[in-house]
Amino acid sequence: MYEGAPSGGTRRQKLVPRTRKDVITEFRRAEILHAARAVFAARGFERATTADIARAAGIAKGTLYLYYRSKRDVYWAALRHGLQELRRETRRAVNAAGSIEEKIRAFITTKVRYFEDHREFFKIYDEEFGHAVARQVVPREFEAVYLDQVRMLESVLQQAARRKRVRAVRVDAAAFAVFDLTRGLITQRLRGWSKGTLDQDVALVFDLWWKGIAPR
Amino acid sequence: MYEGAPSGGTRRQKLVPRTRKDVITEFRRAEILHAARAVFAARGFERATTADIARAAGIAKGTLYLYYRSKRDVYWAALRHGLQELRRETRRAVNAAGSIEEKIRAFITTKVRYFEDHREFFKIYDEEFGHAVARQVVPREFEAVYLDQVRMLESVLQQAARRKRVRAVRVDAAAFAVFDLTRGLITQRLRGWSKGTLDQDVALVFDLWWKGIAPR
Amino acid sequence: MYEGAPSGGTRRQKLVPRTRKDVITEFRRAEILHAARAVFAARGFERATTADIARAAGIAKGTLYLYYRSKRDVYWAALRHGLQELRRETRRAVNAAGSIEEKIRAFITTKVRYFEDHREFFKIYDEEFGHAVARQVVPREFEAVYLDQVRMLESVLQQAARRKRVRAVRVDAAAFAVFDLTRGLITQRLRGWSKGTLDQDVALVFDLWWKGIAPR
Amino acid sequence: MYEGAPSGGTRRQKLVPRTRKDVITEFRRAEILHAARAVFAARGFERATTADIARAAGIAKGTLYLYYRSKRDVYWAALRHGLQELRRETRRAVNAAGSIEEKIRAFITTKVRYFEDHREFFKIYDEEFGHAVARQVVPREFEAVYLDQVRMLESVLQQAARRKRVRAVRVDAAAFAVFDLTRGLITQRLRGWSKGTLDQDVALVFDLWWKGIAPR
DNA sequence: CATGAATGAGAATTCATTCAT
DNA sequence: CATGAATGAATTCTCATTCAT
Repeated sequence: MYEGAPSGGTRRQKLVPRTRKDVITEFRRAEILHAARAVFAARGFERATTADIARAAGIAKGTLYLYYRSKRDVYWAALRHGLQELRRETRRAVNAAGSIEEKIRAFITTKVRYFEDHREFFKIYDEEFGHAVARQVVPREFEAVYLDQVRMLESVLQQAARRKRVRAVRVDAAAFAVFDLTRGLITQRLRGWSKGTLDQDVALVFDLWWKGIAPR
Repeated sequence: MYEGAPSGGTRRQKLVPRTRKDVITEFRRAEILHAARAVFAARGFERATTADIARAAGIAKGTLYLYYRSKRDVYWAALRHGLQELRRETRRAVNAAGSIEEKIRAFITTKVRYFEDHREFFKIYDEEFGHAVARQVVPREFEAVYLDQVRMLESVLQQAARRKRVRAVRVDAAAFAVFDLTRGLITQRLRGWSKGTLDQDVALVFDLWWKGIAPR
Repeated sequence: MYEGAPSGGTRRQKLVPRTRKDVITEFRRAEILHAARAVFAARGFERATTADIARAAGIAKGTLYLYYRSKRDVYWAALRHGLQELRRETRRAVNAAGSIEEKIRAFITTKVRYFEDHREFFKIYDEEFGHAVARQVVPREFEAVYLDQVRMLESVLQQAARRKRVRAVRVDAAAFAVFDLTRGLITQRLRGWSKGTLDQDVALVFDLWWKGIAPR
Repeated sequence: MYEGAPSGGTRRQKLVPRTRKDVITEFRRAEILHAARAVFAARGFERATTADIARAAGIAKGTLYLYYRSKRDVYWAALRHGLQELRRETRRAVNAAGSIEEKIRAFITTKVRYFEDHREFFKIYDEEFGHAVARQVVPREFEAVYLDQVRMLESVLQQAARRKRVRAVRVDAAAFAVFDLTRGLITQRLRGWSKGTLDQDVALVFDLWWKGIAPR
């Protein structure tokens, strides 16, 4: 494990103050991750070479192996890093929003924006999401992260249900729906299939989810 | 072009009856495609080796190249084959259905069922769908097939809109929503995240899309 | 041995009259040889494929092996065939010529003309000649054929020397000189380095050589 | 371009002193070239494998590709290297010689000696020379090198002609004659067809040629 | 710590040869 | 006899990983 969970890291920091070495190490790791993300996104895991990553990171190939045990390891780290960042931003936005509608809109908007800002990362994220289907190699850890997003939505909907703000519908299905519609929206936008603004597109998706398409 | 369009094939059959060789050739191609689909699904394009495919097909490595020009070629053929089959089945089901609601339900049900029956193919399908994002290598042909599904939905919705059976909502957005919700449902079911029956799950998704989650 | 020496063949013919089968067999062999010569010349031994040869000969690949044991065998046969034809023509021309000068001129002219008429064969002939240097694979048989040409010249020169028509020079050296100058001339002409007519070029070469060995 | 022109190399050396890496690189390249020359000579281009060359050079297969882009590249480099060395030595010897006779003798002697010292290289040289006939793949570069030798001889003969030291004969024909007789002599000697000493053989050839072009 | 030259285990593809039809 | 589909050994080239400097 190259990157401890943030909370764990924070606690250790107090007991064992970081040496200069640690700082450099962490810096290098971040640099490599940044480079790796771009390279993996551009070429996919298999076609990306360690030489590519090293060059992009401005280090020698051998150096890579001082910070990560293998190419796969770099990949997992890059994926994990992005997922955590995405989760953090999404959580913050959802928490900051007031009403249920705003929370859902915040969820969608944040995710779409994150991936528009980190186009390359979407490739990695989505490819792995796809692989994850019935693939045993993917650590449970990642499945958890995906599901975590759904849970976040579920808890929002749970509250809404209690307050009768939504129909009596299964919250898990509704949560998955937000998740899937968001994913679809990202794909459409990144592929250039949409000409609307971010807000317009989010509004369309949210509105449909919120009201359905049946006439009143 | 290894697989002629079905209609063309049928017509040609009358003029130039298939020789025995043709039958064998077609049989071999089908065998290889079947094996390839399983191998590509299990390992992904890059990690699948021609040796794997040949072994799975019960032939020698060299034989592969009598029927397909390259590994990539086998892959495209497998992808194309599945897409065409899927499209055919979907079209038939949608056309057979009567009301708008039933057509949409038929679309969702057919797709989910197809992929439950051809689990391995979903991996290939979904992976390529993911790659397609911002990847220029993917032949326009395949993008067209994906969009074709959306168009199919759009034309159904267009009719519905004219008959005031649905709200005044952008049909393209509504069509994409069906598409994305369906994709999500397939993922959930293949991953074992759902315990409901196919009909129950489809009903949930359709219901939400149809009515939205807001209380009346 | 697929092709008996011509003389041996002739004699056997009287004792064992050719069956229809034999005729067909010989015909096929000749066809194959003709095709092989073109293919080997165009692509070289290694890059020529048995498929190429079969296609050029208008037969199936497997049929090739009914007439020749291996690709190498076809090659040797093609080489042998050409060499024998060349030798026959050269001998005839040299014998038909009267004076020593005319005999030498006939030798040069015949060879140059033969290779201009059978451009492709020169490639095979010359390549093998080159390979022969210090290569043990080449059957002695072929070395003999090359040397045979020199012997032919030597015997002409021997006569000339006895009649004092040439300087007291080593006949083997003079013979080799004719041989090498001829080879060089063929190369120049086939490469398009010469713009003269065949007779002009032969005259130039012969003249130089003749003055070189003529008595004072 | 793997080998800079010698003069350019010398000049650059003063401005940018070679690093240790450069030295090692050059050393490796030379090692590989040496090994390649032997292997290509022994087996010909097609039958020589990269594994052969690597083994002969005492390196791993992959290492080959750190120094040359492809098998073909190694081949060209080996050919170019030998050609340049040969040309250099020939030029030097011809320039150092005084009279016309001596210059021609120097040309012949140097070439024959070079190939006796680098037997393996003759195979490569001669094979390529043979291929060049009517083959378009061979870079103009190599044809130029062959013709360059003829030009060298022509300019010597041009001077001789002006001084009436030779008959009024076409200098190009005379030059080609030297070239071809030399090539033939090398072949004879490498094949073991000659028992004379180098000087005796050269004398024989030169004598014949000289009397052939000498003025009356 | 950092480097990058060296390694060698594969991977895709070709093609001479065989053999069932 | 003729065929050509099938075979699988062999070939070139790539690239993750190691390790001496």
